[in-house]
Amino acid sequence: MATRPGTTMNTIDRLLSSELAGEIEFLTARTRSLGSARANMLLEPLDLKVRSYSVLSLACSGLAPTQRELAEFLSLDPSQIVPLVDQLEGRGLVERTADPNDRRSKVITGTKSGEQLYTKAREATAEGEAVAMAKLSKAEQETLRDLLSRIAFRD
Amino acid sequence: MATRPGTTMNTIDRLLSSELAGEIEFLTARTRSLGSARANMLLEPLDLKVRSYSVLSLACSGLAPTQRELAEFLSLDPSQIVPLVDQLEGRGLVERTADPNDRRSKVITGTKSGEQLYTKAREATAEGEAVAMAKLSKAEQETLRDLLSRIAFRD
DNA sequence: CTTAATCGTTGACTTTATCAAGAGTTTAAG
DNA sequence: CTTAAACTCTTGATAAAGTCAACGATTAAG
Repeated sequence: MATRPGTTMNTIDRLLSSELAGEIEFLTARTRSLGSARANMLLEPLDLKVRSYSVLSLACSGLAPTQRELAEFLSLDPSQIVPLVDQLEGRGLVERTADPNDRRSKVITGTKSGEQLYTKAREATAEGEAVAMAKLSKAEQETLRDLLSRIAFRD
Repeated sequence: MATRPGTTMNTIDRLLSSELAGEIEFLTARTRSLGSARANMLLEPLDLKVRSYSVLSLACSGLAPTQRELAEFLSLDPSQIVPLVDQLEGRGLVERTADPNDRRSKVITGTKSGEQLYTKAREATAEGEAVAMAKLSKAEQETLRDLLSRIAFRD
C-alpha cells in the first residue's frame, strides 16, 4: 500500500496504516513509552522517577506491602526493589520494618515527609494522565481504565 | 485501609485497592511488561524478540520506512535501530537501500525470506494478543484498540 | 560558495534487566 | 527436637537497553 503522490504525510501518519499499528502489544508499548517519558519530566522537580514514585505510592497506600509484593505488583525483580527502597529510605521518605508475623519480610511504609511528597507527586502524575487522555471523553477514560485493568490483572 | 483479618488474599488482590492500581500510566506499564514477556516467549523459536519483530513487520509492510522513521514510530533512538537492522540484514531478512530521493536516508524493506518469517511471527504475536485479551469480548477488544490508538498517536 | 541542517553510524556512558548464590528465617517432615 | 526444604532480602556479575555527543556524507538555505 503506497502513499498517494502529491500528498504530504508525516512519518506517523504514513506508518499508521501498517499491520503493526493495530497490535495491542505495540500500542501499549508506545503508550507507556510516551507516558513514562512525560511522567518522568513532571516528577523530576521532586527528584522522583516513575519507578521510585510507584514504590512511594504503594508505601503510602496504607497496605503495608513487603518488598516481595512490590516486586510482583510492579513487574520487577526483587533485587531491583532493594536500591529503590534504599534511595527512598535514605531520603527519609519510607521505612523498612521487619514484619512481626514473618521476620524474613520487610514491610515498606511511608513516613510523614514521604506522604507529603507523595501528595505533590500524585498531582504531577494526575496532570500527566490528564494530558495523555485529553482526547478521550470522561466516559472513554473510565472505559480504558477498566479494560486495561482487566488485562493487566487477569488470572 | 487494612485487610480484614481472617481472609486470605494474594498479593495482587491486596494491592489492587491502592491508588496506583487506578493510574493509566501504571496499567499500561504492567500490561506491556506482561505482554512483551509473553510475546518474547512466543517469538523465541523464530529467533526474534519484540523489537526485531517490530522492525521486520514495518520492513514488510510495503511502506518502505527509513531508519529515522522506524526510530520515531517505535519510540527508539536512531542509534538503536542500527544494530537491529544489522542483525536482520545479516540474516537476510531485510535490506538497506539508499533512498533515491535523499541519499542520506536508507529505506528498509523485507526480503522474500523476511516476509516468510514475518508471516509465522505474526501468527505468534496474534496468539499472544488473543491470550492477553481472552477476558474481553470482541467488541471490548476493538474498543481497547481504538482508545489506545488514540492516546498513542495523539498530536 | 558557504553555512546550516539532516541521516546513519560509532563510541562512551548510564540505567535497567536477568540470574545465581548467600545469610537469616520460617515451615514441614521425620 | 532436628533436619531439610522453602522463602525473603541482599549482593554481585553479566547482559541488554537507553542516552547523548560527535563524525562523514548528503541535502537545503542564503
